[in-house]
Amino acid sequence: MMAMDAKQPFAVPAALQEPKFPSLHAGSEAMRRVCLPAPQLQGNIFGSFDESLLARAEALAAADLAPHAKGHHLHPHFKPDAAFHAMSGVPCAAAALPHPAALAAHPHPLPHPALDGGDLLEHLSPSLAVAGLAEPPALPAPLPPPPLPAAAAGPLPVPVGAPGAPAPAADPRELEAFAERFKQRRVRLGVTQADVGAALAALKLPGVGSLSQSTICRFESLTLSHNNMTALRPVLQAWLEGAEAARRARPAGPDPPPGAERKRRRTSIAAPERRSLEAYFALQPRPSAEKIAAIAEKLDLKKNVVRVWFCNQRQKQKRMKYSAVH
DNA sequence: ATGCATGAGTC
DNA sequence: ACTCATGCATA
Repeated sequence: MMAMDAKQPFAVPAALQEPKFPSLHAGSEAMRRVCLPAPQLQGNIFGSFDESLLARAEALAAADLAPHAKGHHLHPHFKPDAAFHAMSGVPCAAAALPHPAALAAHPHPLPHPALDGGDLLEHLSPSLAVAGLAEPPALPAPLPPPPLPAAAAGPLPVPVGAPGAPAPAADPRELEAFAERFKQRRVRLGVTQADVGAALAALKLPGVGSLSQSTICRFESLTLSHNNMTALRPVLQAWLEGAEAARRARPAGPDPPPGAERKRRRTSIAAPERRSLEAYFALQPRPSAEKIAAIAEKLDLKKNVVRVWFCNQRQKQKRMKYSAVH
């Protein structure tokens, strides 16, 4: 009956990743920030159309497809945040997205998310899905700065790229390949994702405790941020090698007795509300507190729920899974 | 496998 | 109040 918070102590928060991948982290953040236009500008524009847009978004979302071909031109530019990740066609996709495969299966490199009224309509209209999809700025290099082999002192388990060695850690393809191999070998060992997560604590690696099934799953499916993937790779690799070695020693494996207690209840946002949120998100991924409050009220949701929803949406758009970038 | 949530670290 | 890494709860 020990609280699950017991794992908090050695979770791998920013403390681990910051010293490990300073440039990566700081780099992307800095870039994002530098590129950020005036927040007032967005707010202003958004604000001036606030009611009509919100209403329209909601209406469109509710109707799912409204034949209103209104040319509501929003801001010509969009937030650079979304520009950084090459995927943004999620609003409608997410709704009808049964599995992550569809996400990665996007055959075309998604264009710049210069959303406007038309874009929204496109999303909501099944027929015109390619109408206004024009690539405005065409970022040449959406990828952040180089890896930077920090010669820091410490038990750095991250194998830095040697001149002759295989791809370093920061290579997306390497990560992808490793994740796949990892899963296969894990399954071969007859170990569940949850088992792996729990077993990590036994490795006693500095700053590494146990992880949840969720995280292991996300690692295997590459649905973590690049930084996160990079940080976890050496850890999981260490476990894998150790587990395979141990298996050779003692093939017999006693089954762990299950047993747990459940508590927290997951609040679930109904489909209609979710649709509206997606519509809002397409218009403004980063609504101000006021907007959030307004949306929350319109949808009859708690403000915090709406806020968290937007946070999670943004996070989802930032995760890996850039399929057609190589 | 994924949705909603928490918490540390930042800004 | 946001980002990020993570996790509980659940489809």
